[in-house]
Parts: sequence; C-alpha cells; structure tokens
Amino acid sequence: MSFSITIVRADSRHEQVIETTTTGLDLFGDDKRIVAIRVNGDLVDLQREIPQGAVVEPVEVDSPDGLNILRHSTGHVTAQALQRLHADAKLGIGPPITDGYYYDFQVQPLTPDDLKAIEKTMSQIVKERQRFVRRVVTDDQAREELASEPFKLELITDKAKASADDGSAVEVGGADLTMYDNVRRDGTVAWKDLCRGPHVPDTGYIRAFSVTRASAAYWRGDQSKAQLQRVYGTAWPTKDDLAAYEHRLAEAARRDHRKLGLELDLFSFPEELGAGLPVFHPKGGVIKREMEDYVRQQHIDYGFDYVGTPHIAREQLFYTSGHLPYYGDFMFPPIDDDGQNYRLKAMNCPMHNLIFASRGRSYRELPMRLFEFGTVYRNEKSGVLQGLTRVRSITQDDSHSYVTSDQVADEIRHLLNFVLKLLRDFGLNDFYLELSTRDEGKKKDKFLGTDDQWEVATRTLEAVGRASGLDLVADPGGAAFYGPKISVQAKDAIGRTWQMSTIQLDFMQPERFGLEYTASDGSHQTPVMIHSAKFGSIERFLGVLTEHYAGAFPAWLSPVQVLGVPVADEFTDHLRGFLDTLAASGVRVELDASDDRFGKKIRNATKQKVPFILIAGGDDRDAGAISFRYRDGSQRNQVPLEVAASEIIAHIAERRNDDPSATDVSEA
RNA sequence: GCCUCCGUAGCUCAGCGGCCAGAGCACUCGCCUUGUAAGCGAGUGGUCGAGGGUUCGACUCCCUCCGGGGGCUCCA
Repeated sequence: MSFSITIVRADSRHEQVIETTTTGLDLFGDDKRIVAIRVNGDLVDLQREIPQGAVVEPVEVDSPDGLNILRHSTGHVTAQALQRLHADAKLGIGPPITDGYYYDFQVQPLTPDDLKAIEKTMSQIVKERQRFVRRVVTDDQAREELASEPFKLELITDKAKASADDGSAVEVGGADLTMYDNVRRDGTVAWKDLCRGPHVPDTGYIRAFSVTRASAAYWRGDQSKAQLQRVYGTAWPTKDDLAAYEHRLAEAARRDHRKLGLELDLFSFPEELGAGLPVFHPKGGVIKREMEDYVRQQHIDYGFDYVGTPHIAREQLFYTSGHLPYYGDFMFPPIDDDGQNYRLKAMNCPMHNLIFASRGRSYRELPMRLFEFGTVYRNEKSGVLQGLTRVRSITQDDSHSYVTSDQVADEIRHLLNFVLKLLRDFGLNDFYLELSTRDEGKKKDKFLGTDDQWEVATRTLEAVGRASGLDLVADPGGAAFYGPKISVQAKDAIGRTWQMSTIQLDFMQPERFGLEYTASDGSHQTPVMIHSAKFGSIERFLGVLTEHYAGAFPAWLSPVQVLGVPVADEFTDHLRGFLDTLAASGVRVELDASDDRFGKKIRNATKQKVPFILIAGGDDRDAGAISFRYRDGSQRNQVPLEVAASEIIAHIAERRNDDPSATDVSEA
C-alpha cells in the first residue's frame, strides 16, 4: 500500500510517494532540526499518522513554533525532574514564554540548590531519551490517572472553556483530552501529563537548556487562589544559541542603569528618603540639566508657554478633575491642615486647567500650549518600583494643549512630530506607536465619558497614527480614564522596547472644569485638551538612556566631556592651558592632576566613560599639540591644539549621538 | 499589596552562638611618576539595616519593621 503525500518546505515544494504505515518520524528520520509537522495546516507531533493525500510541512526547531515546542517539552522534563525530587509536588501549568518556559508547582519554596538539583535530574532524563507519546483519553480516564493532581483535575473539569496545562498558548479542545506519556527505552512510563501537545519526539532533542530561577505565582493568576512556585527555564536548539542568550542577559546586566548609576555617580536612592525616591548627584545632575535645557528650548520652539505650579493642592481639585475617584489609589493620602485636606499632586493637568480658566479666553488664543517640569507623586505599590524606570516622584515634561475640535488632528500631528524629533535627537531611532483605547468589555465603568466621545477621540488618534507611517499597535484597555492615547515605544541598543512619550486626548476634564473660550460667532465653546509628555518622565528617560548607551553617553550629555591626563607631572601645565581654553568655550573639562601613575589615570578615565581623554607628554608639548584617546580605545597622536579644540567644540555643539561614543569597550 | 531571596566599611564581598569583625578597591598621608586599563607603604573608616525577643552570651537563632533583587498582581 502506498500513500501520496505532499511535502512542503519553505523554499520548495515537491511530492513524494511514501511506503508503509506512515508517521511523521518515518518521513524525517532522525533529523533533530525537525521537531513537529503541520498536517493540512495543523501543528502535530512528528509521530502522528499521516492521512493519505495530506500536505505535510516540517516545523524546524528554530522556527517560532519549533521553539515553543522545544521549550514546552523542556517544561515537561522540568516537571518530571521536580516530581522525582519532591514526590509530593502538585502540578500547575507550564507554558512556553519569550526565550523560555515556566512550570508551576505546589511545593515548598525552592532554593538555588534545588534548582541545580532539578537541572541535574533533567540532564538524566534527557539522556534517557524518553519518547513523548500522545494518548487520547476520556474525562474519566484522565481523572483517574491524575487523581493525585488537584490542579489538573480542576483543568479537566473546566476543559470546555479553560486552557490546558500550558495555559493560553495551547487550548484543550472541546472534544478530546490528551495525555503525553514520557516512555523510557524499555517501554516503561516514566511520567505523564495532561497536555494538548505537540512535543518533540523524545527528550534527546533537548540539548541546550538551563533552569534560571524560581518565584511565586498564583494559580491562574488569581490572588485569592493557591500560591504556587513557578520554575523558570530556557531551552535552545543548540548550545551556541544558549550561550548567545546568556550573553544577551549579561549584556543587559552590564547596562543596568541601577548599577551604572552607582559606578558613574549619577544618582542614588537614599534609604532615608523612602522607596522609589531618587536623588541626582552632580554628574547625574548634568545629564538631567542637559535634558531639561534641550526640552525647554524645544517646547518654546514648538509654541509652548512655560508655566509653573505647586506640588500640593486642596483635595477638592482632584475630585473636580476626576483623578481622586478614578485614580485615587495612586495618590498619597491627604495632608490634614486644620480640617482642610491637601494632596500631593499626582498629575499636573488640573493646575494647567486653572491657568486656562484664570480669565476669559478667545478662539484667537488657541491652540494654547502650557508646559512645565512638574514633579508629581504617585504612591506606586512597593513591589513595582524599579530603579529610575518606576519611581514615586516623577518629573514630567508635561504639556497641555487646549484646542478647538477642528484643531485636534493638527495638534496631535504637531506633538507627534515634536516627540519623534526629540527621540531621534537622543539617539533612539527605532520605534513604533501604540494606540491605547478603552476596554470595550467589562471594565467600561473605569472610564469617563460617552461612547461617542471615545469613538471620535479614538478615531482621530488612529488616523494621525496611521498617517505617521510608523507601525501602530493596538492596546485595548490601556487608555487613561479620561481618554485614549498614543504612546511611542522606542527600542534601545539591545532591542528592548520602552514606553517613552505619550499623547493623550481628553474631552472630559475641560468639561469638568467648565473651561470655555469665545468662538468667532460669540458663542461659548469647550476646548479639547491634549496631554503630552515628551520624555515621559525625566527619571525614566534618564534610566533608559543610561541603558541604551551603557553609560557611554554622547558627548553633549556626558557629565565630563574632556578629561586631561598628563603622561607625567611636568606636562600638567601644558594640558591645563589647553583645557582652560576648552572650558572657556563651555566644554565640561576635568584634569587628573592626582599622583596616580599614567596607566592608572587612563584606567580611571576609561571606567568613567569620558568621551575625550586628552593626553599630554613630551612629544605633544614639543609639537604644540595634544593626543586623543577615544572611548573605543583608538588613539590620535600630536593633534595641533587649534585642530583639537575646534573638533571637540564642534562635536559637542552638534549634539551628535555617534562618534566617538558609538562603541564602548569598557571592561565588563 | 503578595511570594521569595537578600541587607557586614563609600563599593564588591569574606566571616561567626563566645578573644578586639576581616580583605580588595575607594578615601587620607608619605614616597614614586615620560606614552594609553591597577606603582609601593602606612592610615582613616563598621551600633554587622532598625527595633524587639530567645540565651550566661547574638553580627550569627526567632519575630516585626525599613530597604533592595527576582517574580506575581497592578498600572502606564
């Protein structure tokens, strides 16, 4: 008997006639790059029988599906290992995730030693080359086989609507339940799990994995349910892939702004101040000031007026704005002054509204654009604080544009252009837009306003977003309570995405504050308000910049732009004279006149990631010149003083984000 | 907020139910100083995160709080 089967590969398409009872494994033999197949479009195990006439597509291990299958299979191995070591552990779910997988267990908290033991046992299971064997079972069979697994029983009960052992990634179909047995070479079953599959043919396919950490998670993400231990791991097609992944993690750790903030003396979080409250040191202060100077000037250029408002206000203001009812958890508790309650501001908009409302306004004044650096205070839950990227005192470069409804689209375009220019000026060139809208489902009561208002606002933002030519990604439910928003997501030097600037449309607050302007026909109209923050917050942006540049900031942002290092004491004067010239032109210079040796000074300067190290020795003095050492380690010797000065000054004035800081070869 | 791990000098980290708690770097002082990543020596520096408890005795064990890492949840 023979079958006709079409095999489809990405680059070619040909037919083969296959003898025998055909399984996927027969077709692809021991090709360990192929971990599953698609039969007529459905993802299935390699061992599944193939119906006559089927179209078969191999799934390679390094495809997205292949990686998920590999990682999910590794999750099964992790679970088997854990239950070998802790017989009383109960299974939760174990899906693949970005770069890896996890598996949840009800078990005692796991120590790093436990994780090492799990990894070791996993290696044994991999060596045993246990086959993954799929088996269709009835509900009753499954219940019997998994009688000691309460969480699995719950899944079986809920199978019609709920997810399988790997959560949302692979759903249990309404009809069949499947078990996956891990079968040893002698035919005995080592372990089994309720699972939709598919899986790699045997555990020998798992060749590069690592158990990375353990933490806690709630059963089905529900705080009222059991707390489980979540074991995270990662798995890759080859050891090289795993090594590359680990290198990426190390690179991210090297760039961690919390670490660099300490090493470069930029900022700190004094325990005495409280969690999430940073202080900027002089060097961090320079970067902060450069950012502020830049964005203040840009706001002026883009037609904004610079204003100022206090940090606290009577509580009533935030009821008027709607923030207390809708945002109250994020505000610090009231300050009681003789029966009058005050609040630290968690946002600046109500105060800007008061400036708008301070006198009668004409349509001739619109768009009216107010801007300030407003430090707001948000009582973020202790567990979510993270370095500068999640703090409790947030300095926003906050602006509010008040416009007529006809001007909305133009103003959004204006703001988007502003924001994109700013991000590019700071060296972020790769971004996309996210459109955050109201959740149309159950959480509707969390949002103010009518359906019509939301509809119009959302459509306007979407139209401008699309017209920008950037990718526009939907974020349902992510809107503020007063309106939808567009946020710019920027990718940093190692490909991580950060939410930076936001542009939010607001039809609600003008109404609540009774804001009005007189239109050309003499009627009183309500303006539309557009919130926007370009950096988002100074703190967060500085944190992201630090990681983007790994601390090697472009010269114009560098706390110390030029550091002079004499080869020996006697050349200090030659160097000092030149540095004075640069300083007179506004360059931030330092001279290392300490009694450290030359090599040590180079080392110190390099660790501080100073863009220009200037060196003066006998050759330089005799030639009326100076030598350069750039951050990437390259050198230029005996550069005439005038040439050196004009190059440095020009480089800084141009606010260039590239040379000489493009490469950073500081020791890890 | 929840779980978990952690908190010893400015930093990175040793140490231990019982002499007076250590190292390297940093800092201070002295000597030294010629070409691109650590010169030598000495010294200063700690209420062992805070408070309470157990104990003859606590940096060490227990509890609470504060702070941090990782994760969950939340949120933008």
